[in-house]
Amino acid sequence: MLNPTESLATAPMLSGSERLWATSVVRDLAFLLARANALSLAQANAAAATHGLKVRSYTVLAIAVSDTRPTQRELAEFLRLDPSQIVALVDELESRALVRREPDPSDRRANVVVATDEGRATYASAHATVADSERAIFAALSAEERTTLMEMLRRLAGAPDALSA
Amino acid sequence: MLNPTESLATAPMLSGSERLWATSVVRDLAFLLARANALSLAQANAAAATHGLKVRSYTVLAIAVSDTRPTQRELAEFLRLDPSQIVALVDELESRALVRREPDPSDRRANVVVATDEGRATYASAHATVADSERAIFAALSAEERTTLMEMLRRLAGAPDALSA
DNA sequence: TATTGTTATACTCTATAACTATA
DNA sequence: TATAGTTATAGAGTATAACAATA
Repeated sequence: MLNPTESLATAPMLSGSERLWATSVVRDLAFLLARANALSLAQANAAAATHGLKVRSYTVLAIAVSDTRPTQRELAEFLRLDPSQIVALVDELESRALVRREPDPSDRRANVVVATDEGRATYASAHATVADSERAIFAALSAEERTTLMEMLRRLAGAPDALSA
Repeated sequence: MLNPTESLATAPMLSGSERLWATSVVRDLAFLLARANALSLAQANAAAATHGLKVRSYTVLAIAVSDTRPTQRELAEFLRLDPSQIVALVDELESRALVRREPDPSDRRANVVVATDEGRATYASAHATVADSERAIFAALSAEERTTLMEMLRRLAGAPDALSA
């Protein structure tokens, strides 16, 4: 009845379960990563929902807006989703006229996903909302710490070596 | 057909999707957090599966082993799961005689979850496997960086202030 | 009247296989 | 023969509501 998506900031300082922080799991990086991610994800989903999006569709839209003209296969590989899930995501965005499928000139089997003008507009406002809501969560860290965290996560996430600011 | 759980280390340096790292999403802390977590989770699940566990059940078992004698309600609160999900997790662990439900003396409505001897043994070997597999993932960071990361994640995960080593 | 554990149910997400059209 | 996109389906995970026993 109170689930991950709900009442995060509103929680009144969780009663008796707080003592479980004395447990060994909380010294486990994977556990903390999962927990931090759950909080961040819930926040991001709530923010994206304001614009009729979920993090998944928001992310696909963000990539479409970037003008990298990814094929669905590339999206699947990059987001580590099955190609069939990309179909559903692109279907949904396309039905709302936020993206278009264009035939890849160099391979007639492949579709390239591009944002429409409306998609760009939606992304712009969604991005503002999402970024804003994340600031609230990552405010637990200083600007310098956030930079350090990003650099570490990039390595854990398997990003290629170039740093990018 | 290639999904998160599969072929992580085995992946042959992902072909054309690598260029999508030039996209703006990869400068998004939440995105990187989600991606790092997906990798870590897949690894941990694979390791736990060796002992017939998933991260969820492994975590519950870890807490049971800690002798903090949590009620199911406390587990639900701490793990941010619905109480009904805890029922299923404890049912499964109890059917395998890894944990026991004991009546809480101070509240006859509540059950307290405790590990059996077999549960302790299973946890010990599962913990070794899981910790080992995680070392592989977090090897991308130095020991010092791992400490820094843990401290940051603890704050993001909403841990109480005391540091704990 | 509120809370703990439980059951039931609907819904979303994830995983897998098979088909088509191109290469 | 292999690959891109698609469809279908089954299973796991998540969300919600209601009930019995106890507070």
